[in-house]
Amino acid sequence: MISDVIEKMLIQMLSDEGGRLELRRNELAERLGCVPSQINYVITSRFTPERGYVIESRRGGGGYIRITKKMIHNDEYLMHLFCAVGDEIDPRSAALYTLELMERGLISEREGRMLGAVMSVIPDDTTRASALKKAILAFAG
Amino acid sequence: MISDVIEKMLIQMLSDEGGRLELRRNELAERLGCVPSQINYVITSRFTPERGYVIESRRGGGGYIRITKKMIHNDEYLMHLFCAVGDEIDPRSAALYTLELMERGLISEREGRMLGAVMSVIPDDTTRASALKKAILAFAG
DNA sequence: TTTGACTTTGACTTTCTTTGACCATTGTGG
DNA sequence: CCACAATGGTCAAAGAAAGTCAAAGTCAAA
Repeated sequence: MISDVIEKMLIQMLSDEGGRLELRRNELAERLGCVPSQINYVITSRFTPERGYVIESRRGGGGYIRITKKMIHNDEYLMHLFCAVGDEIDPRSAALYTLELMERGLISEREGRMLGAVMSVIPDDTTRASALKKAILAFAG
Repeated sequence: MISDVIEKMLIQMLSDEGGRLELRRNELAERLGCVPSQINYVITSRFTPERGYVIESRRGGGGYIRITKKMIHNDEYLMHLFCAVGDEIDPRSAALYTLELMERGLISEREGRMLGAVMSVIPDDTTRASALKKAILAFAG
């Protein structure tokens, strides 16, 4: 799947550049052999604010797309996460948050698996939100 | 019976791959000469959490079904506990089980706190039972 | 023979990806 | 200031999987 290739490439470039990357959409698309809008698709579906990415761009001559991996501190992230969960959360977002917690090293892989597994079983968004927030409190507090 | 054939084939593939298998539903169905949903039937009826299997999947282009066999049998007590949970469990018993897991050193205190917190939020005994069993599987991995 | 558990099938749904036509913004040369 | 070229953005349609569900089939036990 071309989207995965693009994602991996961007992540690689991003780490090479130390967390901030500027690219030309058309040129990259050309190089990868895909339509330019595919780049947008990858960015909107994978380099989301939820995962800590900030996207800026400019059109016209000398245009660019800039991807920045935001490095906010863990306790700050927890605060942010807690608010972001809110009163309801769908399974997909819950899974993404769990992944993010793992990637930040705030929970272990085991804990992530456990949390993810439990979330996936809870049938409604409200209970899932409560559960996730309780879990956050349990390891943060 | 085609379902048995599929089951045996999946088990074989799984052991070949060392406990983790990724497959394309449509391709496999084609190869076996059955409708794709038959694969789902086999998976839901035989590769259940009760038997230590975890199923993940993804739709769309590049989609897959992943089957992972958890080696819960390595641990006598986990196995016992897993069976003891059954289809329903009340909050009190769930808490006791969690405590027991901690005391036996099978999960950390943090993990115990998280699990306990999540359990306490789940409102019905059936969901709680699924959640606890899924969690145990996650720990067994 | 009826019943009920287990299987088989296929129509319909949901999710994720790819593509392309058309739109919006910016810089530049007249 | 204006026209135009060079970018990037949007959106909807088509494509590619997998999921769901209910109807129909099978078969053994009561």
